[in-house]
Amino acid sequence: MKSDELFALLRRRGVLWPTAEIYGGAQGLYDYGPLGARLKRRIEEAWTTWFLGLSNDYYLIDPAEILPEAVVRASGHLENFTDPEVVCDACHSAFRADTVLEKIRPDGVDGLTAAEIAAIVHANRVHCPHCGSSELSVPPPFNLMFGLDYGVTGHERAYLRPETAQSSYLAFARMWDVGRHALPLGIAVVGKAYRNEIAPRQVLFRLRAFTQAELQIFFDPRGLPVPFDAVREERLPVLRVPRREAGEESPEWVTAAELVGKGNLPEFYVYHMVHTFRFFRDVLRYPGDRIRFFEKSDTERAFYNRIQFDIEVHVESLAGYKELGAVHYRGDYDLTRHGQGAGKDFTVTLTGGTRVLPHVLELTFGVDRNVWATADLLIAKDGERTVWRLPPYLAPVAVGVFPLIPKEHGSEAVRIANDLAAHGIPVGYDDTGTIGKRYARMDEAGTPFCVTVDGGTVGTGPEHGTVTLRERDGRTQSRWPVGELAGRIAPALLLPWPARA
RNA sequence: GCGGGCAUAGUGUAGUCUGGUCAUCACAUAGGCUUGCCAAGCCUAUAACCCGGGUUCAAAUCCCGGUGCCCGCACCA
Repeated sequence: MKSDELFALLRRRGVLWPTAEIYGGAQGLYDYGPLGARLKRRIEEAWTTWFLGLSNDYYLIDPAEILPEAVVRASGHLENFTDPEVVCDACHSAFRADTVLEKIRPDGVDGLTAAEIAAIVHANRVHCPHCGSSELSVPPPFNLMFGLDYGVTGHERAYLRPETAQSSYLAFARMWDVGRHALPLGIAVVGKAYRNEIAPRQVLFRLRAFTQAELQIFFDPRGLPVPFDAVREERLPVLRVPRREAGEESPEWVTAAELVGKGNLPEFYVYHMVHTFRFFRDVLRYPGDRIRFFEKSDTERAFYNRIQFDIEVHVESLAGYKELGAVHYRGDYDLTRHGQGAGKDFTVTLTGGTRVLPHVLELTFGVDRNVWATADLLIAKDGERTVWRLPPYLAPVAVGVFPLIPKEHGSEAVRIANDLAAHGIPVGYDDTGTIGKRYARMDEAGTPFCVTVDGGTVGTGPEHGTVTLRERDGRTQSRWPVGELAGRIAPALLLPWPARA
């Protein structure tokens, strides 16, 4: 489906809609409705269950969304958040200042103010690379963070966090003590981050307020031990830099062992690529052939990353591969910076007395983008029928309960619905329209099971006390005693765990 | 941010060029009849010209501003 069509469907069904819609909306902000809120929460829970399931030493924390200025100064976000730009007043093209001035200032323009850069531009009579005009100007730096007047006087500066990762770095010292004074130590955060994006676009793909799920794994720089043998034969779809430079868009399927051997990547890194891939393919149930690991080159990589593969998924609605997560080897950049910023030393002493500054492997996941991706990848048109093939454990409503004839079977159906709900199963009750219409509504909402109460259920014949259980994907129907329903449905709602060696 | 395009019920649309009927059609939604396990049929109801200003006897239609969306460029630390 095209983006517009998919968004119309999601809006109509109450999955999501623009924030402040009645005032005309607000760029880059969306609200989740009943279906969307549940789906998003289930995706977050699936992520948490899977990635915390990788180790007993990985923990979820829930830190504040506001960061004092000292934090973002140390992290580099205050100065590095945006590269200074030069814009052409004649043709309105914009360029990175360091690119335009690379011959004049080969060392770049870091640390210069807009006025200083403008002075260099004019002193050297720099012309627009696009149209040749000399009318270049340098706008004041635009920081992508939302600044806050913090405290009563408003003189203290604070910022909405631009990424959740910083919260984990801030927590490291405390978590070292709370934990067992051992590495590896994983700190996960699922929460909102905020960026004042210049051009929010593509619905959930460029938001000004968005939800990230990130796991920071702190490990001994001499090595992060992983049970690599358990994954060495797993094939991953990988698009590395040389292949990209040859103009290829499609990934190659290579084994984990080859990525380590010929590919020259660390075992711990590839091991986490495998589990990330399995999460997308086996938990979210995205088709494996839509997924690729996209290696970032030296120039594309964020400055703090030593190795960076984005995990990208091909979505039809946006006609291309979109980044839905990433695996970042950040080295000791973050603890070093916060050590300097806070005037502390985050070196830790391991058993045996060795002192190390931990390195960080970051697994990051965009929750909102994956809400969209589940819709894009898992909604299928089947003739007139629209079916959202969500895995049962992600479905906002697990089971729809219908009376075949509301007047005759309604009270029994309500009783059954209440009973299932009491077992912790999310239930939707519907007694309007024809039975086919109710099935269709549930298909569209991703509900995997429907239970229909009919004359047999309430009658005295052999079908007394049994109902029809209809499954979304195969449209198969089977007859079940009411008392066995919860036991039949509940196992399908359990979130998958990663296989541990 | 820049350039181009677009904006009509819940959804998709007709009408806009060429101003003039208290705005078309379908689906969806709600109620009724009928049917009774996969969006059937009939009847009824609800429901819209993005916001603000201007031109005009008259604006969904023309003009200006704003907001939002789409595409391209730039950006995505």
